[in-house]
Amino acid sequence: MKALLLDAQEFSYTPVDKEIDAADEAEKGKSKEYRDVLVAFVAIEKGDSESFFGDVVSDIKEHLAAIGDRKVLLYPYAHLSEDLAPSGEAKKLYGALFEALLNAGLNVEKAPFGWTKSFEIRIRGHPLAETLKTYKGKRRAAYTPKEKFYRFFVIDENGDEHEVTPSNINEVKPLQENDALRTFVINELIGKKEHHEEPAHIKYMKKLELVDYCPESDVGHLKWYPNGVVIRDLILDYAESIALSWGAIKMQNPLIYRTDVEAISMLQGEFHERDYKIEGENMVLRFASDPGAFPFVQKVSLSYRQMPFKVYEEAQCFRKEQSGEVVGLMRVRSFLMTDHHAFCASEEQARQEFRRLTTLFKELMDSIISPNHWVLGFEIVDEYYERYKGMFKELLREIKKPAFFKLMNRMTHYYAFKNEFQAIFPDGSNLQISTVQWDVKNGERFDIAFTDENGERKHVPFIIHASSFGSIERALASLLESAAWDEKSGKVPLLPFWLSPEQVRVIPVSERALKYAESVADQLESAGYRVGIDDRDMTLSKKVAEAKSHWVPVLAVVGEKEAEHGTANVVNRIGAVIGKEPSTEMRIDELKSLLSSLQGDKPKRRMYVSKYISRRPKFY
RNA sequence: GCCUCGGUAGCUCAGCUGGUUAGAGCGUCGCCUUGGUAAGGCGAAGGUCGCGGGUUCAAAUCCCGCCCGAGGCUCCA
Repeated sequence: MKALLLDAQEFSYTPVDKEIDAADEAEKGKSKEYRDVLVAFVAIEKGDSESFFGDVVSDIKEHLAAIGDRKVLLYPYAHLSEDLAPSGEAKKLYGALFEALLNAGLNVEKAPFGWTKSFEIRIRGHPLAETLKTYKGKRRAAYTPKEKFYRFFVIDENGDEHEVTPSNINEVKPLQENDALRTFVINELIGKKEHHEEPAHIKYMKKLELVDYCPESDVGHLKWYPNGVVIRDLILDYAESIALSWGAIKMQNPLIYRTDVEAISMLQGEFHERDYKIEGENMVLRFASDPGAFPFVQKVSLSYRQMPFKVYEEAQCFRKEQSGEVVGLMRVRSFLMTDHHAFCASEEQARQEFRRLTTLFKELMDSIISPNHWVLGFEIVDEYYERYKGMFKELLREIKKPAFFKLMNRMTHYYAFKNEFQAIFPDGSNLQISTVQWDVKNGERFDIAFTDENGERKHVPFIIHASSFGSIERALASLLESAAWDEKSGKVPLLPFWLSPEQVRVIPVSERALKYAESVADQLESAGYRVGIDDRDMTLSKKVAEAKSHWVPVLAVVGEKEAEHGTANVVNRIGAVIGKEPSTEMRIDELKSLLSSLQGDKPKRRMYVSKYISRRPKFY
C-alpha cells in the first residue's frame, strides 16, 4: 500500500461518475470542502492485507503529533501505484482501513471509493507537509511460542506425559536424561543461546568444495561444485527409492505459477512478502510443493481401490527470506525438497501413513542425517491431541524416543498436527529436517476427490504431507554438522561412505608404482566405487595428508611391495580416532568386500571429476 | 528489514592513528628431490585493496552511499 500524506489548508472534491458497479455510496456532483485537513491519498496494492494497518494507524498518529492535530480524510488514489490490487479487494481493504483509523479514535472521514472525482487542494509549505509512506504485506502476526502455544510437555518412550514450563526445564526427567531434547526445548521456550562462531557446515561446504555462495545470483542461491552435486544426486537417488518403495508415483510440476488461479492464491495465503514475483506478470516462482501437487491430483480420476494415493516429487522451491535470515545451507532462498503426499480415503489410512512415514524418517535421521543428534517435536491443535494421543504414545514406544509437544488452541495452518525431526548441531542450534503433517482441510478446499464403493464422489478427508530429507540443502548441512560432532569428540570427520564424493583414494608410493595403482583403481572402479588416483609428483606423506583433509574415508597405499603381492595397504578411517588411523595390508578382493560392506545397499554413482588428482582443478 | 563486525593475490589472512614499488602462508607454474602414511627444498608468476562518490598535495587506510558475508534481533505456512 502507498499513502501520500498531504497537510492541506484547503481541500475539496466532487464525485463526477461511478467507475465501478460496487462503488461506495456518494451523491453525484455534490462537493465536499475541508479546511486544515490531513489528506491521505492511498493506493491498495496487490498482496496487501490488514496485517500492517496497525503501522498505518500509528504512523498517522505520529504524523499528526508532529504537524498538529487535524481531521484526516482518506482518499482513494490509484495513481500512486503500478501494482494495484483488484478493485473488489481494494475496496474491502479501503473500508477496513477506514474502520481501523476510526477505531483508533481519529477524527477521520473517507472519500468514496470507485468514483471519478475532481479535487482542489492547497498544501502548506513545511517540510512535513508532503510525505509518502509505503507499506508491504507483513507475514503472519508475530507469535512467540508462548502466544501461539499454551501448553508444553514431553512424552517419554513409556507414554508418560511430563509438563514443561520455561522455569522447570531442568527438573523434567526426560530432559535431564537427554541433552539433545533439552537443547531443543530450551531453544523453543527460552531462545537460542548466543553463539558467535559461524556454523561448522559453512566452513566445510567450502573446504570440501561442495557448495558455495554465488554473488552473481540473489542472496541465498548457491552454486554446487561437482563434489556437492554428486552428494545431492545420491541423496535424491536414495530419497526416490524410499518414496517408490513407499508406494508413491513420481511426478514433476512446473516452477512458475499463476497467481490469478484461485488454488494458487489460496495457498499463497498471507505470505506474499516471501514470494518471488515475476515482474510485470501475475506469476510467482513455486514457494512449496503444494501449488504443483494439489492441482495435479485434483485432476486425477481416483477410485477407492487406488487409495491411499501417494505422490512423490523433487520440488525446487523459492522463498524470498529476509536477507538477514539467510545463512549457509540452513536458510536459503532456493531449495530442493523431497516431498511426499498421501491422499487418504479414511482415517485409518491416514493413521497408517502417518505412522509409517514417521518410523521411516526416524531411521533416516538415525542412520544417515544426524545419528545420535536429533529430536522429535510435535505441534498439535489441542482437540486433535485428545483424539490422537494414543497413536502418538504408541509411535514413541515403537521408535523408543521421547518427543516434545506444543499445543495450540486453534488451527493456524492447514494441518491439525505435524511432527518435525530436528537435527541438533554442536553449536547448540537446531534445524528442522524431516516432517510429517496431518492435513484435514485441503482435500475439500482444493476439491481433491475419489469415487467410493458406492460410486459417490467424495473429498479426500485426510492428506498426509511429508518430506524425507527436508530440503537437500538442510540435509547436507546436517551431514556436515554430524561430522563436526565426530570431530568434536576426537573422531575423524567424514561423510557417510556412500555419500563421500571420493570413496577410495589409491596412493602410489612413488611414480614407479603408478601402473599398479591404476590397475587397483580400475578394479575398484569397475565394482562401482568412486576412486581417485593420486598421480602427482609429491611425497607420500603429503599425498596422505591431503586425502585425509579432504575426508576421503578409505586410502589404499601401494608401492613395489604391494605390487608384488597383489595387495594394498588400506587405511579405513571410518570411526577412527583422529591421529590413530590404522593401516592393514589386504588383497584387492578383500578390499572390495570391505567396500561392499561399507556401501551396503545404498545408491552408487560414478565420480563427477577426473579420477586422476593431477587432472582436477582447485575450485578456489 | 534492523543492530554489530567484516570484505586486501585463486584460498586463509597481516597491513588500516593517511606518506616510497601493498606483504605472508597455502595453492598455481618452473627447477631440484623419487619418496613408505598429516604437509621436502629453491625460484617465479599472480593485486581495479568489494563497488561508486567525497575529503586531501597524497586514500587499502578518513567520510558518505551501495553490494556481499558472519553474529545477533525480527522471522522461519
